[in-house]
Amino acid sequence: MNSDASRRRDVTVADVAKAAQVSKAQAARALGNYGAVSDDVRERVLAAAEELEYRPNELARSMNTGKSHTIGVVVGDIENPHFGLATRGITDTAKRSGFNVILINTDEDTEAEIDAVRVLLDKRVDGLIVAPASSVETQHLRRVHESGRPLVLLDRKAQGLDVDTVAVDMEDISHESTSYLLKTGHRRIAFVSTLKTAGPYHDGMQLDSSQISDRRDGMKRAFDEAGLDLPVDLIRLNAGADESIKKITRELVQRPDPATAIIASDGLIGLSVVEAIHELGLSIPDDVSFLMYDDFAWTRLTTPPLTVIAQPVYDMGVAAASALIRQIEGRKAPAATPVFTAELIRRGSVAAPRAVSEDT
Amino acid sequence: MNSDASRRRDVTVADVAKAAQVSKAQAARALGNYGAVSDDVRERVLAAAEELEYRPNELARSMNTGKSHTIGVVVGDIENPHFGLATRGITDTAKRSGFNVILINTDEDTEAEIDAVRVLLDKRVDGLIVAPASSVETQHLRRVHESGRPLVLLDRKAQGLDVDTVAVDMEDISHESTSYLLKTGHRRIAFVSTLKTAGPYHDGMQLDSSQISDRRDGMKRAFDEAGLDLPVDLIRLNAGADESIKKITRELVQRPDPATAIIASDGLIGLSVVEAIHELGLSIPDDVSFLMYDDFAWTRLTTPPLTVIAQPVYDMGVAAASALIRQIEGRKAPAATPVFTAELIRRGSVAAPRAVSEDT
DNA sequence: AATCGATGTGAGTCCGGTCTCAATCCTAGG
DNA sequence: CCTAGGATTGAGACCGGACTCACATCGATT
Repeated sequence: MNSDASRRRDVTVADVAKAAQVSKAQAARALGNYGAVSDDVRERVLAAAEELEYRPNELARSMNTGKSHTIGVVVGDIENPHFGLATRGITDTAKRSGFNVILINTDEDTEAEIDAVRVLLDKRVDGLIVAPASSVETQHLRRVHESGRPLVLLDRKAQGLDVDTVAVDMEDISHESTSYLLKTGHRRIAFVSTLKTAGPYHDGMQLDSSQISDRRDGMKRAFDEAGLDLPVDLIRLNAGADESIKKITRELVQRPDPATAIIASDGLIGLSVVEAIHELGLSIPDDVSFLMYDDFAWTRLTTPPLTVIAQPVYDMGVAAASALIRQIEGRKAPAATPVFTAELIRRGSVAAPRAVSEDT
Repeated sequence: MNSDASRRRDVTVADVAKAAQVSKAQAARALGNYGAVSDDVRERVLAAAEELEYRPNELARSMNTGKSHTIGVVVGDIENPHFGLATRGITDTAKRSGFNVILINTDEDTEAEIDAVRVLLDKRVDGLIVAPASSVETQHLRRVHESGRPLVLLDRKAQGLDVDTVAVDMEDISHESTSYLLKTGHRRIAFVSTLKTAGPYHDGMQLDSSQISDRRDGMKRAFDEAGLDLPVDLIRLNAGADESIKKITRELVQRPDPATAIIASDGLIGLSVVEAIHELGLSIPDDVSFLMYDDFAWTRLTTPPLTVIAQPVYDMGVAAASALIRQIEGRKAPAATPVFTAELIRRGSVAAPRAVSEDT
């Protein structure tokens, strides 16, 4: 049985050294490929190692090199393909440079994030990539940065934290998209996000997520330029999950002064919004126009195909990992993290509102 | 600047001990919450630790406890929502038991998988969850098992490896689905998979993936029961990625004796197949019926909604993690990993073929 | 007052590597 | 034949905790 095997201690350099009849130091040198070792010794050691199936204990190695060749990645939800793809970009890049990835999910909860960061630090990861749940509560991230541990932010900025941040300019694309909707004739434009806030949205409200905040600003600028007021009553935060989002959607399109266009803050939300609209027997874009962030492949398959805001998610993951590894390896050249821009892809889910609403 | 801070050595028990004016051993006991420590000492140590912002080095801790509280997860592709969701189930469960997850992607490549397993073992993870790329090349997994490291397989079985395996009975659901298509009138049923093989499919071919192999067997059984031959020429492996899948799809529906129904082996493949059909101007299910594995949310939004085979992916992730942790914690009770079953969800993408094909 | 078991406590070892340092070998130059 | 300088080599320290062991301390027993 393997009960013996399972009990068997791991083979160590000392074991190899003994088998090869050399000192532990020599064996370590031959194995670690450093220092001076005669051909004779090297051969004997390598042969012994092979024979004993020696495998170095990376933990021990990390302990005195101080490098774990591991990076920590903290995201809100890997289940969301947005993060799935970004994570893919990160792991691919990490692997290429010999790094591994410890992944932690926070469910977009700051407490969980603080915990995640602590755990990762305790495990002595070489660096961290974090998609911060909040752009305001960032003391834990600041602490990481101040302790000198390499840190890169993904997707969202953190207030007053000057670290490499890989994100697209949301204000800009939001402005562009909103302008597009306005030009198409929409005035009652809704925005649905799962961002958790203390209460319902009100004018000029401070939003904890830079991403959402920037999108709001972009919308507002577009409305301002058109000489119109941003319809505050159609900005819906705290959207929650599936059923909750559907409820909000129904309310938005069935209220007295209904939304004629809905912007979903991400692909998961978009899914529920579209489904709710279908369930009401309404048609996109005849009854309601729809636009969402994240260009998932399936958005091309719906009827009509959805107009979306595409972000180079995979590339952003790659960039985040590259920037982090650059920091870890101490190459000073900041190599300016590339600027990423989102793109409005007009497919079929936006059209002029049924009857151009007369001014209120 | 923080160049000072970054250079600063981490605070260790020794530092705390000195600050608290006690021996290192006492400090360690107070901090680690073990052994006997007087209230007085405990207080001083804890205060000093707080003051110095002491954080235990988990690496060092792991070194002599032998436990890293980390499990390794090896999947084919996290970008695939199937694995994304399973991973979510794993990480959620792991976190609940105090374990972290190191994630490695293999791109369904056995070489990469072997490497991944080795790396994880070197890092001394407490256990492994692997979705094996091949059910045949499994020496590396066998080695893991024989070395006594806890191991759980996900999604696919491994030939001759008797370890906990969390998977659904593919033969059965494949049989059910195929029977359904046959009953609906289809005879020319195609199956598209990305499984890599040496050459094109031929009768009785040995397939490296238990998952695909079982599906083939289920199809075959359904055909057998109907007294028909499995249309070997419509079994397409090595489907590759997007464009390649589309090409195969076009060939399948445009060939002289075309497929009247297509089964996609997973959601990613399904996406490309459906898009290719759309691009040809053909309609589902009027021109071609379609059925796919994986019940992604978006399948409800297409026109028509897609008929799919739903697998309890999240729960399977949870079960895999639970089983692994059970092994790690040495609780002997095998607690029989629950049996998972897939479910055929009939939506709108399957209908009778346009003209029931006369027997050949 | 002498004894005993239950804490408290500090010195030191160990985990499995890396790395410093002094000692030993060798070989070419003088 | 002798010696300087580089190549080898082994002993042992060290990384940062966990844990063993021997040595106090102290109130409770008798």
